[in-house]
Order: sequence, then C-alpha cells, then structure tokens
Amino acid sequence: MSWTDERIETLRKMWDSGLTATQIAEELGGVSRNAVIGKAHRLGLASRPSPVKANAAEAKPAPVAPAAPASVPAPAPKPAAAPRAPAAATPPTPAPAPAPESDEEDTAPTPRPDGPVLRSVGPGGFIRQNPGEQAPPIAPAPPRRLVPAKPSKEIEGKTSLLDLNDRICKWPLGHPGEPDFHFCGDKVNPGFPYCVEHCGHAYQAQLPRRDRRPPPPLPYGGPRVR
DNA sequence: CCCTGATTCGC
DNA sequence: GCGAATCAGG
Repeated sequence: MSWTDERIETLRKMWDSGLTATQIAEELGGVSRNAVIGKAHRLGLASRPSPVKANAAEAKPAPVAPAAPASVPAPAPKPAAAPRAPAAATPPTPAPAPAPESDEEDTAPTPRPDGPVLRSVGPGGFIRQNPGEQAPPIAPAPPRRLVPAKPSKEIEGKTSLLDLNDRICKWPLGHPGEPDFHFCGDKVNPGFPYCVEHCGHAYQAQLPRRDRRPPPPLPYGGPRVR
C-alpha cells in the first residue's frame, strides 16, 4: 500500500482526533502501526501523549557542565549498528485464514470413514464417545472486525472522519468500528476542537471534593456518552 | 506479558 | 520516503 493523498488525509484526521496508531492502521488497512507512526512524524504531526516522551526530555544535557569543553576526545558512542534479524515479513493484511479444524488424534485410530460405528452405552443409557472421537462445534473464527469500505446507511448524513476540519466539532459519537460511528459536526466553539455544548463536557471546572457527585458504578462496559 | 508512541536506520 | 526493529513508559 502506498500513501495516497486520501490515505494521508485520513491519517491526519484520525491522528489529531486522538485515535491510536493501531486503530488508524486497522482503519487504513495494509499498513502497520509503525508505518502509521512513522508517516505521522514525517508529516509533522506528532507529539501526542506518549508514554515514553513524558519525562524523556530530561537526562540529555550532559551533567558534566564545566570540564574542559575544548578538545573533547568524544569516543563516538556509536554502538555499531546491532545486527538486525532478517525478520520474516508480516503479511500486510490480517489474513483471516483460520483453516477449518479437522483435529485428529494421532493415537487411537477411529473407524472414521462411513460404515457402522460401534458405540458402547454407558450407565443411564447415554451413548459413549468412541476413543479419539471429539465433537466440538468448530467455531468459524470470523475476522475480528468488519469495517464497511463504503458509507453505510447508518452513517449517511453523519459527520464522518473525512468530514472533520478545524471548524466543526470533533466530538465522537459512538465508538470507532461501530457502523454508526460519527462525529458531532456542529460549529466549533472558536479556539476549541468542540462545539460549545461538547466543550462543556470536555472541559469542566474542578469542584471541591465535597461537591463532586461520584459517578455511579457502571454495571458493564464503558459509558456510551452522548 | 500487554499496550502505547518515539526513534533509528537499512532499504 | 518508507517501515521493521527497537526502545522505553504505563
């Protein structure tokens, strides 16, 4: 896959609407999350809350402040490029390929091909399973997630990822991957990424503890904020 | 272990 | 320019 204008545009919008590199990579398809991150950086978009970058900014300035700045031997800390493993190429696409399981037990040969199968009957009259026999319903193991390539009915008229710009509210409604996932799309509160209403959700004044209403425990799943 | 983003560096 | 390998924090 190559970085067409369209894909770059999608990357941009997903990146600054806060989706993770993994999610973006899944959405685009045919690229790894590394590719997404690499591209994002090359595009100049970068620096979102990174686990590593948090305090990594420090520790760089050599604490050896004074010490004869002239003629520093500087023994080139080049660690001599570690030998990179060949690394088998990962298939670009998820490749479902679950392959129908035809599990056989190598031991205990069973009279498999047609013909009368002899079974013993256990106490109570249940039919005993023959040795080597196993009748688990084979799970089809479908692809993890199917994303409609083209606009679906549910999303018609909704603000999609590709509709985002600096003037419309980026507040997500629903969740990425759901068929009707879309964005608010109202006019933004100038200077904010959200409309006035959603700014009210996104930015809240810190209240004294005694005035905070503890959120009720959620029985299951995350909040579906709307 | 899993996840995340950042960075490096051979291609 | 690209992205796998690697790093490093949570």
